[in-house]
Amino acid sequence: MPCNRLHVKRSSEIGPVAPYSERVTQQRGSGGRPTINQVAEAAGVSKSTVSRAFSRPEMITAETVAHVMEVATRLGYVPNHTARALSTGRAGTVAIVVPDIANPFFPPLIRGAQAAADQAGFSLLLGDSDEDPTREDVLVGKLGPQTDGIVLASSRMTEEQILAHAERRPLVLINRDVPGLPRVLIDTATGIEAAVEHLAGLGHRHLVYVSGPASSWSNAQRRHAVRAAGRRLGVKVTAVAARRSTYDAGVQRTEAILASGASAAIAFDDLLAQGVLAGLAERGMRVPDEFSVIGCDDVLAATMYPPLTTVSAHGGDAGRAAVDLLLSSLDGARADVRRELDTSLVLRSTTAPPAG
Amino acid sequence: MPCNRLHVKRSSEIGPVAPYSERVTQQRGSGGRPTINQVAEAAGVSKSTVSRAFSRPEMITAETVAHVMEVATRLGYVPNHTARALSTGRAGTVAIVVPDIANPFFPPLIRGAQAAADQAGFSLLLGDSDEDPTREDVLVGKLGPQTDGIVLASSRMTEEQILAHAERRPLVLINRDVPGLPRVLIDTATGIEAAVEHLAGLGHRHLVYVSGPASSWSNAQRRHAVRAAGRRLGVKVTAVAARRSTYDAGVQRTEAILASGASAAIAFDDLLAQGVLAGLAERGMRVPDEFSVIGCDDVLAATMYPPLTTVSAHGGDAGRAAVDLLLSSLDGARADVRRELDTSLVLRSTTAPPAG
DNA sequence: CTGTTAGCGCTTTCAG
DNA sequence: CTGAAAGCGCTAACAG
Repeated sequence: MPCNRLHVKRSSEIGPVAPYSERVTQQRGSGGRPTINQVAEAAGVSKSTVSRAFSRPEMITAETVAHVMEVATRLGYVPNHTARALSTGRAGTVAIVVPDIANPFFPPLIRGAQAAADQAGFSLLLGDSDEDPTREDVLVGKLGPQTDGIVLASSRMTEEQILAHAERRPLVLINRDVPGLPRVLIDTATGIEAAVEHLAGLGHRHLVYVSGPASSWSNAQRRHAVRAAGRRLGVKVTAVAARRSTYDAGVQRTEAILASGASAAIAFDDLLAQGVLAGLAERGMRVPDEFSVIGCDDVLAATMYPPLTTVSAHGGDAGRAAVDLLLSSLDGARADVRRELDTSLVLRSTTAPPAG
Repeated sequence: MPCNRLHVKRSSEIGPVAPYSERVTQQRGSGGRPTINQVAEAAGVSKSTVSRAFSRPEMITAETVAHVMEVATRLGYVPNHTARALSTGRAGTVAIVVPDIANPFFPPLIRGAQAAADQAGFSLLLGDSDEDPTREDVLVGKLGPQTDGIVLASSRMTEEQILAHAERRPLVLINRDVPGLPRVLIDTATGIEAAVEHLAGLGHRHLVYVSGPASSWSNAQRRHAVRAAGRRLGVKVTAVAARRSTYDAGVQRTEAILASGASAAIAFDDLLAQGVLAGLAERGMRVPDEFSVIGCDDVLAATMYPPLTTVSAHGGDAGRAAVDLLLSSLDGARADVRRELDTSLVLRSTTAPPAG
């Protein structure tokens, strides 16, 4: 049934073209792409109908939708994101800002965030604060207004600064525990406990925790977890401080680690663990036969030799969870959600029973 | 001289407020932020003046600018990015899409791109194609319309697909050599040559090139460079193919590498090199005393033990260069720029004269 | 130098 | 179910 119930306007079919082409409507920034108006005219319907065909097809006849779509694709029409954003007040983007993209902890996280955003039809803006609280503040201030929400991963800002931004935009934190704000925390405690238990089970009675940046929330959490588990299992734990989380810092602290008399070490993160491994090797200590090492985050672990036993953080899950949380709270009020993600110990080749 | 030459409108100062507050203009999506109108009214100037104070201050009196700014900050006004974008036709963002953020080659590159964009007042949209040409195509199609331009890093799309997108938006390629399109190529050839020279200088007469993905442009370039340099320097080169660029692939191909009889290896990239190192260690071969290994890209190198001698790609520079190129070509025509970035050999600890 | 007046392209009441 | 009209917040001629 060839039912063409669409009334077609033929107004511009005959008249002279010259007079109109004279004032070739400036075309300011339209990028040459066809607009909703052109589709409407070509399809013989109104703007509204075309708009609805794209945004709420259920509101109009299936036939109409089909026809509009047909014309639209023929013309190569694609809804203008910006115009839609201005009209609806929704940017269709979320931003994620991290202290340092090059830090291997973040890429998987960003990847998860991007996947979650993409899946929900959102785009992902990326910001790198370069570990600088001030830059981060500025960056968030700049990104905020052009997004529907922001996720701050391992923010270096003060709680005040964070709260100020949360006032303006939906905001979710990753690895930063600010009460009142939605946050996803990677609970390394569970994995750390498993690590200590693993070591204790192997027979170790004394281990050292190689701590990371003093100002790091994660570091505090991990140190505490090691201590608690050690106490519970009757394993002595000594702390050796490595200010920065770098390979070199790990190498340098090896001396102190060995001096403690412990037979195993749990490092703040994989980078540090790798440094410790190198430091140990330099001194001719064989791992894991003479000394055991466990890392944290599982970012380097799989590509090292020997493969590092470590606590896996599932960064991708965190990124995904954060974006999902953000998206779900877009129209709702600021929820005080505190989502903890478990971690697990991944056994590889750097642990064994203590020597002797 | 207290010259207040600003004529202030006092119209709304006395009249009753109730009747107006009744129709609290829907506020659709304004996010509650003050608009240019409110600033204009509060400052006793017109919209245009406020607009100019922000976009082209040089067009108006310094005094006026100061006054507008004062009022604006007092009201907490921030120009609406979206509205500006719609009006000017410039999104103020550029996108970068990579095959896999988690691949350590890309983070530095993204970092450079983000820095360059940020510096120019642009924001960076990030896309991850997950190594899938189809996803990449869709992603670019989605990101394109909401950006002023796109940089495609190590694109997996066909030349046709790339060209199609380049038709719609300014586009610059990284590590993909499509004539007619602006592109920045990391010329690993220079670094590779230096590597072969280094090895030859050390006394090696036979080396193997551990090749990466067959479809990779970079792989072809590197293999060719090794061959050419070898020929020039009288060094025999054997190729051993590792299909994928992974640690495991490197481990697995060690057998073949050793079987070739060579005394050194240059791997397609660091990941592969690391695998080779591990494979060598498994077989009790000491590096660099018994066998030399050189990687490529310098992404893992600094955090490995032993520290890997490698060809540094300067990914950050590439990202930055690509964005700069993109930004500079925003209003100009599509330029056929082909920018090659040199690489250099970074000497660390995995090379030495051949044994015996 | 500043104000007026039109839009940018789309969504959304409000009528029919 | 569809159309007409009124904006979203800002910029850009065009006058003054």
